[in-house]
Amino acid sequence: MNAAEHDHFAEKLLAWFDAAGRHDLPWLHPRTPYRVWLSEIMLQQTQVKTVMPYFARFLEHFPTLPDLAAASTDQVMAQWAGLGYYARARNLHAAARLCVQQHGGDLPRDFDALVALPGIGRSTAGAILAQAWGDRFAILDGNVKRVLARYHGVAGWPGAPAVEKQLWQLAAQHLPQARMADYTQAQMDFGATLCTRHDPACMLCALQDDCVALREGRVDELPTSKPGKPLPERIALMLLAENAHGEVLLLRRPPVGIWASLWSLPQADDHEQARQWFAAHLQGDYDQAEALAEIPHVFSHYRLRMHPLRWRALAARDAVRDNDDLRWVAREQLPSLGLPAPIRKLLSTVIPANAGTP
DNA sequence: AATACGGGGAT
DNA sequence: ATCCCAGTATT
Repeated sequence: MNAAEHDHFAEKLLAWFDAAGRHDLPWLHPRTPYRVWLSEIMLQQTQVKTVMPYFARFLEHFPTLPDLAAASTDQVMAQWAGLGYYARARNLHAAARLCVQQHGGDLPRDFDALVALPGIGRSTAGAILAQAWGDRFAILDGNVKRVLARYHGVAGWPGAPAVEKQLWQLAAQHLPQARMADYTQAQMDFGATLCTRHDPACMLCALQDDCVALREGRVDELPTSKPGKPLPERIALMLLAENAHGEVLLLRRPPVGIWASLWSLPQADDHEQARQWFAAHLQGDYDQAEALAEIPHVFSHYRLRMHPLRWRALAARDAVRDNDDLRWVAREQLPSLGLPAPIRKLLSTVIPANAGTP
């Protein structure tokens, strides 16, 4: 494809969008840089339906970029809790503060300056510039990868660098001269609602005449799926200590690794490690622990088998007081903390809503 | 180039 | 049970 005037990809896609696209998505009204940015971050590896309530709630708490910058980490994490990929929230918060320090409280209208902000890569930077300002930048998210792999008949897993490079090139080649904001939204909407992974609506497709995969009967095998591998398994002992008031001892996880900086239960790899932690922080008999039923949880990269150990009416050692990283928390306070979903599940299983208080 | 990072939905 | 999703950062 060397002559832009013979490439009807963008114009057909825009025509489809005008007629059948979703025009009621919340980040479209109004389509401001801050709202576009927030939506793009929340939508990374996360479906529209999941994002919707978080997007609305987040904006109620932090209506503007400077509001977000001024908030505390705990306030931000509380609004993100449950969405997953928590580095996104920490990066979003850090980036907001950088924007206040370096860009007058606004997102910069500059590709390199955007990519320099934490949490914004090539695709998100392009998405922000195109949707907020109409600037001419390509995006390459999962939807665009799928659409282009089919349209051009590109084989190979799109996560492979060579394939991804080719897809970026194709994405750049289709860029229209106008309506970049709508075009960018249209590509993602098209992939999410029509050119779906399973059962795409090829009969209704605006691009069916030029789609290589459809012509060659390869729609169901493109894009090539990721080579699979068995999930490794890990076991964790979850220490559930309750004091005489029925409060639960929570600790703040380290700033790096899984569930970084979120509140969770003390955790150990084995009983020796658990006993050691218990002795250092609590008074009582470790062996009085009640072993509760295993709670399995599957992450994208490993399977976690949580084994809760419960003690009641415990006291902390005198040297251990409430501090920034270790707290007794009443059950009513749990929802306001940024607890990871599996921990919430564990707690709700172990501590029914009607137990503990008269 | 490979891995870490969550949670929810679809098949 | 397995795969996938409006990706980015780290190693």
